[in-house]
Amino acid sequence: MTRGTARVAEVVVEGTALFLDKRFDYVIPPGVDVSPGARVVVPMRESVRSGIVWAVREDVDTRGLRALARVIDRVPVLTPHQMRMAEWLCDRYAATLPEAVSAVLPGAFRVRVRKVVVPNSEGRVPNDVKDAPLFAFVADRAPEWSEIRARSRADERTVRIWLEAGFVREEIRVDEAVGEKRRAYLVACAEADVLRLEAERRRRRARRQAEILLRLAAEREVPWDRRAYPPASVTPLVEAGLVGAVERRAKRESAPPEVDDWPELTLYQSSAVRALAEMARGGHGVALLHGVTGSGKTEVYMHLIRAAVDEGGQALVLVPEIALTPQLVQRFERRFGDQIAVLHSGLSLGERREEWTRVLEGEASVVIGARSAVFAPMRKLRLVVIDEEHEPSYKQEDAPHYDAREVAMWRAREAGALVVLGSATPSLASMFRVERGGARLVSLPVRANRRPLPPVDVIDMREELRAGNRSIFSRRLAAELERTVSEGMQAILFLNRRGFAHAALCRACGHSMECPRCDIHLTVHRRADGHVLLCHYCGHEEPLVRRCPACGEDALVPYGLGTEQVEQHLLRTWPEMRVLRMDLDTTRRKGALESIIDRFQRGDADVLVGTQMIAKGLDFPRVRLVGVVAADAMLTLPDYRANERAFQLLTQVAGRAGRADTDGITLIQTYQPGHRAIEAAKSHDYRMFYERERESREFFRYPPFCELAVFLASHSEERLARGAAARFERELARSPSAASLTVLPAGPSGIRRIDNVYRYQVVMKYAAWQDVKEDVVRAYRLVKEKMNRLGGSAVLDVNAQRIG
DNA sequence: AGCACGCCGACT
DNA sequence: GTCGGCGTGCTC
Repeated sequence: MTRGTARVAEVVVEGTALFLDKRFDYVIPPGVDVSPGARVVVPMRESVRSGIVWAVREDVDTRGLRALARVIDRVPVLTPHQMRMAEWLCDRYAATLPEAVSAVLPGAFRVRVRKVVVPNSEGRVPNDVKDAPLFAFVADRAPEWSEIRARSRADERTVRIWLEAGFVREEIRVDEAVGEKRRAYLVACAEADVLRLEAERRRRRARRQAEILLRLAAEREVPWDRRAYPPASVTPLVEAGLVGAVERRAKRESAPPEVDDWPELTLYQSSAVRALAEMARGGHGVALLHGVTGSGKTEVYMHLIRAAVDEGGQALVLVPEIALTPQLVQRFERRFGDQIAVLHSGLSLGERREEWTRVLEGEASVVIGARSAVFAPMRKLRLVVIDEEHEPSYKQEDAPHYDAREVAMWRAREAGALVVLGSATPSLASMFRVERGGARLVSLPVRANRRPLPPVDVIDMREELRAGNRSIFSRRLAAELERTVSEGMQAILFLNRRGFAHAALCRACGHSMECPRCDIHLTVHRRADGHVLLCHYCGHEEPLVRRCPACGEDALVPYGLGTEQVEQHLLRTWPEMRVLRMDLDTTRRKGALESIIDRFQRGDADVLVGTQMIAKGLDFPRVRLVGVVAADAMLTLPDYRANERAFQLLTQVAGRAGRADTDGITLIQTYQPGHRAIEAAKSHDYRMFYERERESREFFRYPPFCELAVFLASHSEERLARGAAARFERELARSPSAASLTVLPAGPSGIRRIDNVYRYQVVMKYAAWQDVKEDVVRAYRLVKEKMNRLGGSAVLDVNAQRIG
């Protein structure tokens, strides 16, 4: 080190406040070793916070800088690549750096730091008797200053005097969210034949020792189970220099799983693999794998992954919601064994940290996970697969509002990796990318079982009514259900609405029961002791009574179908039918989802009733019939993507039928049989749907013909929320970017009030975020800061996937 | 976020 | 005169 210079750490300090969105400089005390990506503790005003060292530099002038309080990691927890990814998130999604870090680094690495007061070790005790209870409080609680102040201002003053006098001192406490799991291992310290020789010598005198030596000769390293190998047997071996005992991070020890065969690919699959592998060899690229439902996209992914891993690379597989696809994960595990790391929200913090560390240290070469797995710390990324790329769950709805598809493409470009977007119903955005030359289209036009896609018949429910059928099942659906079950096959009934009924309506005056805290009607749910009204937004619950609060008539009735009611109608019409229901309410409990899937797969039920979660890549070979009970529920969503979403759901749901060696059939019940999404799903005509939807998006100027951003201000006082949105709108109007921006008038969000908080929004359309971001972000920060002071909040969703 | 500073109204 | 309201600025 040059005389007069000091090492300075630029630290990103943890916290959500806007002022933290910069790097704070701290002097690195002499002799302390710390590198970028490591977690540290820093002083901030009177308190301490955790942070990440972003850079280290030499500086001559360190006046006014405070010193790092503590270094948590000797080895950084973030790779340089991940740090650049965080910086990119800030640029792309108007996130603050601490927000971006909290997305990139899993919660399992978060620490809680605090400054506490403890008695000084010298044991001097203040001799004022009336302060004894306070001193005892400090001694056994090791309180933070805020806790002392909570007792009284006087107590705080007293303790400050004690601090001056040396009776107490301050101490920094660092609590890891979860500790690293460590365990002891025995390792061989000599060649195998030496060990075997030594084992032979001890065979008589020390059988245990011989046993250990032989095992280590074969395996080189074993977890030290102290019951099987007591220290009395191990110590002599260690002293003889034959064996080492080490303690380090626990390796996952699962029995090598049963390994599946690699089935022969179909013609289409192998030509897709060839084309994609060819692309992969060329470095970075984007491919859209459009494969009809049941065409065996997963098999294609697995071949590409094997190729990437064989060449020493790593592969990342993103799935929409991993909890919903246990089948897929199992398939990957059976094919790739313990090369796989699985990342999802169902893991405990400890498990999550362990999987993450396995990736960081290069122990796992295949990562499979949901949205947040896109940040996994891979250093040799060669391939990214985004399965069901059309799914909205790839977009994170809260800050930092990232889209895992975009992050994946950024990463892949940096790493020179191939991105494969896979879907039976590609998003408009992805197909448009192909059209513009930004991605290459690879198709799997037929099913892997070589059978045709199941015929889709549309049933006009208006005619059912005219024919006098008032049941929720059309005559055709009822007949097909009976036939399917009597032939020992299975059926899936799909309805995109959970609960018993959509709403409670008064038949006398038309009043609909509303949530007292939200601007939304209440949903009817069944309980053991009757019906209740439930708010899906704030959780408010009240009993459903007959009397209408508006007109006083006894005329309140459940209105509009929900999955619970479908289940009930099935059981009333066919009491012997075995029915399972799969929706948010039946799968909330841990393990419930897997159990339902297992039972249906085993044939423990004839019919599975469910919401959209049954449409996500599940594979039930014995399903012959798929019935969409009421397609109308999804055709009327107030969103520009409603058509796209409806087409995708219908196609995906229809794709659950006839996946093995049986024919399948899909029936769609609707009051709007001519709807574009229904017609396209009926004819399995993605192309037609794409062309028509593309045309209307272009006409109304919606994505992919522009990008959307949504500013949302929330406050419990309506005029403040409204005012903030209006202010934001005004700021944009007089900004230099005004010409590049189309700003829709500020107004209430789709649901104006949730849990007594009012929400007002401003929707923006623009061609390129780069051109407008400076002014949009400036206006956003200005209003957000004001809003935070007033006790409200403001968020900006860049590249918003929904308005509302 | 939390806290200090500073500049105007209703009180001893 | 002053106690305290909350607008504004600052945190390495």
